[in-house]
Amino acid sequence: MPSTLGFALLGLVAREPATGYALAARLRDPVGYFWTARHSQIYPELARLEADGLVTGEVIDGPGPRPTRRYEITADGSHALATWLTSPLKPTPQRSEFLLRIFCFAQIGSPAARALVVAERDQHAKRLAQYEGFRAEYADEPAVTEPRFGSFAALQAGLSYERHVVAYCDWLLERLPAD
Amino acid sequence: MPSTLGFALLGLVAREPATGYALAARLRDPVGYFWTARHSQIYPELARLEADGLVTGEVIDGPGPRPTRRYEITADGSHALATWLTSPLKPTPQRSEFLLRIFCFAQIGSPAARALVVAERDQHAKRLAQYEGFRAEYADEPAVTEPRFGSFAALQAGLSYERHVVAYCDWLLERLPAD
DNA sequence: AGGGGCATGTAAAGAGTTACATGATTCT
DNA sequence: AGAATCATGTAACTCTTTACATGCCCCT
Repeated sequence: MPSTLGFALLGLVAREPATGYALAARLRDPVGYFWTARHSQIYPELARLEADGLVTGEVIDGPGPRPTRRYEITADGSHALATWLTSPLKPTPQRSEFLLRIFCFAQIGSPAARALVVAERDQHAKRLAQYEGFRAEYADEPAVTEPRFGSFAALQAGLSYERHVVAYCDWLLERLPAD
Repeated sequence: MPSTLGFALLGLVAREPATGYALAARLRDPVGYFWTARHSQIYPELARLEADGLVTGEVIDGPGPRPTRRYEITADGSHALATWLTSPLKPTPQRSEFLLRIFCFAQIGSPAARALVVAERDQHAKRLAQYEGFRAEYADEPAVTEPRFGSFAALQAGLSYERHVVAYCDWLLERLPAD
């Protein structure tokens, strides 16, 4: 059985055929999506998926200097994806180095803590603005029946998450004495 | 330099000396805290911290059947922790298998998707209730100057996060047709 | 008598990051 | 001329999970 990354790739390839490079670009940072991976992890995983018959690779000419491989999902791949999607889900462990540091607040000292929180807030505010830009591209909310609904729902999760982080940073900043 | 887990342990031991077992219990699930690890990762890491002179271990009698080691932070450890706390923070990659599945919504089918979302909501509602219980233990909000502020602030993050997830699941459920 | 908590470790496998390696095309 | 993008791979290392291993004490 493929790893979670394998299913992430399968899910992307199920929407439309893609090259390893395109998938790597998609998973480079978590923009509008909730899994990240580097190309060094992706290429071997695609090879494994192909060896398992879940995708087929076909060499095509690309815009780049060398031929590239476009992967398509197979019937077996669709089936494996569907099975995984309805299998029991165990919670993904949530780790946050930021909150680890907040937890150690007593050891930091207020000015440094403020800097930490401001930096975190900036980063998430930037991400939020980016998501809001994506949201603006939807003229109206896609219905559940449309294929775009999945992307839209994931985007909504991103918006909600970033808003929560920014609001939490503001909550902290209200309590931290200004310099 | 210790790993992030090393600093997490250092941060806990800085508050009060603890045994490996107690630290493992604390990091077993992310309740009120934002890093998890198993005992198989913790014991070797504690040994490394001791070898680096960041903690000292002392054999004591415990409630258990065999003697246990209580670790205390050293001056070097405090210094290493303080340095880490103010070092530049890079974003922890956020991964969520749940959102990965939501993203693949078109491949699931509504009844299965509903089940998935309901299960996720239940889990997070349960966690939220637990956090609200912890929150109720604080008679009033600790001031920034109090040592408890770090724990309280981390708990606040947990409350905010779980509320966001539950609200997001409700947002989804409003859109998913009932069976 | 059996199950759960106390208590600490090692081993092996899997997942993820960083670095090494190559080289053409396109834009500024 | 130099930088960015296209394009794919391997190698080494670190981090995390799962499984193996042991054994006493307390509660029901």
